[in-house]
Amino acid sequence: MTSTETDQETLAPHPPRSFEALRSHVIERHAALPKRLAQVAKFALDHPDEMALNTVAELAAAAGVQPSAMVRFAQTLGYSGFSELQGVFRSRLRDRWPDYQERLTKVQDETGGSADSSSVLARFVETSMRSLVHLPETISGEAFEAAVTLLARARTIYVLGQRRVFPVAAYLSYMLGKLEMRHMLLDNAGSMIDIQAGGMGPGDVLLAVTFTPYTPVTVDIANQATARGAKLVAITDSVFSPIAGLAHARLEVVESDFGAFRCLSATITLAMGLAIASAERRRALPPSA
Amino acid sequence: MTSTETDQETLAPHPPRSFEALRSHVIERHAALPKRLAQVAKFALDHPDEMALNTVAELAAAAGVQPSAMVRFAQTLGYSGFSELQGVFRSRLRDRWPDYQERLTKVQDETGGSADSSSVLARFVETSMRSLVHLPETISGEAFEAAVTLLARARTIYVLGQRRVFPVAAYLSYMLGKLEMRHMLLDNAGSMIDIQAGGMGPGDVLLAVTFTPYTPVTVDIANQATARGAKLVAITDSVFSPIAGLAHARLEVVESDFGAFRCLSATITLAMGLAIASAERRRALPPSA
DNA sequence: CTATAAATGGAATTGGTGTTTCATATTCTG
DNA sequence: CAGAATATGAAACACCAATTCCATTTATAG
Repeated sequence: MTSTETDQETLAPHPPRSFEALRSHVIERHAALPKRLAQVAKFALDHPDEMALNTVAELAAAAGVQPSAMVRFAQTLGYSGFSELQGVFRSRLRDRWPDYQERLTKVQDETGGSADSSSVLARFVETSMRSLVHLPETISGEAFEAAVTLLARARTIYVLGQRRVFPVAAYLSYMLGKLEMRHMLLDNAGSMIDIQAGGMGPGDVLLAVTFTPYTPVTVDIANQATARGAKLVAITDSVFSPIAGLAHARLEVVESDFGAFRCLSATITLAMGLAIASAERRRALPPSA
Repeated sequence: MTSTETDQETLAPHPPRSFEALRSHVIERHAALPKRLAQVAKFALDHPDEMALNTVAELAAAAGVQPSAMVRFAQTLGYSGFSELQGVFRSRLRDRWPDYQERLTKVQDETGGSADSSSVLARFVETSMRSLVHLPETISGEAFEAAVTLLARARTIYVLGQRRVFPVAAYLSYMLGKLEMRHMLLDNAGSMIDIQAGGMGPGDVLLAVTFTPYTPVTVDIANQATARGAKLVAITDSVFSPIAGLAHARLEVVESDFGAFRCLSATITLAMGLAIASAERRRALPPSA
């Protein structure tokens, strides 16, 4: 018994002490690892911060494995146990600490000046965050509440967003599908949006997204929707938006511009919140025919 | 006896949640604190990293006090115990962009009270911001640079992202069009993605986005692209992504999850930065035939 | 100077953590 | 397809950390 243990331990005599060494070592051996251990390996490299700060139980739950699998993973790598492995992740956190400030000042310096590629990214992050910070301020609780109520009670939700905001509509469609809410994405494929929107009527809701310059087809369909007795939930950028007046619930998003381009982060986030809040609300409602 | 305890507890109903708030609160009360507690306070503010990572016993020894003094210090501040206090130091280490940590906790505070639908939104905002904060860390300057270079030199950029990340691909397509960069969106309309991707060859770049679970068709097309001599720029969520190995430039994004749903804010922001940086780079290049 | 309250040190306790074990499931191999 | 080897899940275990308790010391008020 003792001899076998000794044999096993000699398989990995040098567990990596630095995170970088650990990282490359794991990447190298990843393919040869058993399924569950590979799962742990992937999680560990994808979430190094969590690995440093959380407990085995929490990490195991997050990675979708048993606590014992975490320990086994550490031991396979040659560590005495999980704690020793975690030490590597913790020292990484200590070591990496100083360079955040460096980055921050670098960003600040280059904000005004010319565009080195990576600073472009940093400025976008900055812009996106500004939009997000202001999102809860611009969206009133009542408006959000009203929108959620309408969507939760809708028979079918028609999702509409063209050109610049089409990604938002596409994402809404994906989420509503996953949430098992009946909906239809009006993507205007084959210029058949009138056909796609043909079924709208009382009991339905049109969830329309539009920003300046307001795509005409979006405004048209919104008008048709209200004319046919469907409710309109509008995500737009101004009270003067051509569909603002028609809307039964209006959500105003102010996205910060970056040059000629407008970020979509806040809008996407709002869409996500809207979809999930509506699904939750619907679950709470009495099931209607 | 019981009454006195109750009185003491009501003294600090709101223990600070953010490190900055904690810091100023401690500085303010420092003079009024008993000797040993003041000693702990000084140590805590002087060694925030240690406070986040070490155990009570180790910290007490390092500070030259008893373990119980550490616990008392935390309780004096209004926390239930040392662990809760340590949580503040740990979150500081997690979100190591101090400026934004303030904003995050601000959102948290506003959320804390009500549990209505609008708090759902606030939680999404928080999740999105967390992703954004970490974006510049996970994207190395070299990787971004490499991706930009490839895209700037591409004859045609093929844009690919299915299902959950299709919105990202759609947005990339919109921006690349506005930036007058020749590209093709592989949206798989009519299940004709093989036809759409038929033209890929040397000189072209496939910009592929894929997250867990990796949509098979995305992996297929990525393989085809490299086989035909096109370059591959991958936006993915792990080094173990099935297309990570093939990629000539790999950008890893770690999006924070919110329940079963993954935010797209960071990915969208990265896409935006990538598109614009590439366009700028191309303008700086000598015009090739 | 005495009496009272607060603060402190050190040990006992409790809860939760990492670890180990073992039965079961799965994957190789002949 | 059978049998062996390996991998996995779930629970039991042992230990250590955080917390509490209480006796002792130190400060404060009368």
